[in-house]
Amino acid sequence: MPDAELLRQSGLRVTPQRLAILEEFAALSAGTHLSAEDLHARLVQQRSGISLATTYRTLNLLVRLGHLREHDFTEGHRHYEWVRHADPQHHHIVCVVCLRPVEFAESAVGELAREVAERHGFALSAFEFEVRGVCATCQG
Amino acid sequence: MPDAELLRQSGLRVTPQRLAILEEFAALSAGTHLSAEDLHARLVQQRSGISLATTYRTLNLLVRLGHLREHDFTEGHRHYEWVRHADPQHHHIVCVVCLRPVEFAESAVGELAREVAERHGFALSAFEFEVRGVCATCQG
DNA sequence: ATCTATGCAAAGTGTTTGCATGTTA
DNA sequence: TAACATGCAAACACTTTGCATAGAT
Repeated sequence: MPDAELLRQSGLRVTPQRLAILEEFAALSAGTHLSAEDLHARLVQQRSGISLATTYRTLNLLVRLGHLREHDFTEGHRHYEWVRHADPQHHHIVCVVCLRPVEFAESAVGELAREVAERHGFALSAFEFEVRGVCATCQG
Repeated sequence: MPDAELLRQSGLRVTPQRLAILEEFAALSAGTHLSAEDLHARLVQQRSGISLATTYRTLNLLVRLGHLREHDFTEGHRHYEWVRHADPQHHHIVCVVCLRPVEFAESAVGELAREVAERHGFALSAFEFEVRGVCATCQG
């Protein structure tokens, strides 16, 4: 779906700032995480005029619309990742030393989530599995 | 282990503020989550003179020492939970409407974490499984 | 023409820190 | 008494918001 179409379908107006953000995420390799500041810096670098406030507002919109997944690795700021509905959901193993997140797929996690939600009478809307440890490099 | 002992073993000085915090967590039922503000309010209510700054400092110390687990439910503030090493680790299913966290045990999660860490050459230090959805009450 | 989005700067949150003072070992 | 912990207030980082202006439909 073209970016403009995605916006219209959600009842949002098509603006250069929003298009720039969508393009930026589309250009990223799957599963890349970006903070609001990261994203803003990239956009400015590419001469897309956009304020930090609009960056935040748009990120929040896209999260509510389900196009972005919000992560919190407890580093003091949130990370955003584009949701590719076709892809299987992946999870993260984060190095506690270098803070680099490595992603992995594990379908068992999804099954577990569905089971648990059902058992507690919840209507499942999201789940996340996060592992922390010291990566091979940092163990050196 | 008595609270004072726990502090000494970690090379920390025994102060009334730290003891008050340890007692507070000991009094909580297993798996209760507290924010720094929550904890501070409780202590003040019980006439334990303590500042918010010291509350934060002590929470951070206890996290580093592995006595507290830090959670981030993306509500804008962190939650802390006392680690009872004897208990099996539990996880959370959080209602996206009322934000109430319900905990559950699921040993399969721990096995999965160990597998994943090994597969990626990580030395496992922690893991967390979080499920979000709408609870039975809020579905009403 | 109307309604929405943007930019700016200011306000908000939760959390951390510098420094003088009080406390522990 | 030497090292460490505390309180206070100021500083912080990230995020949100009010309002006037610019832009989309």
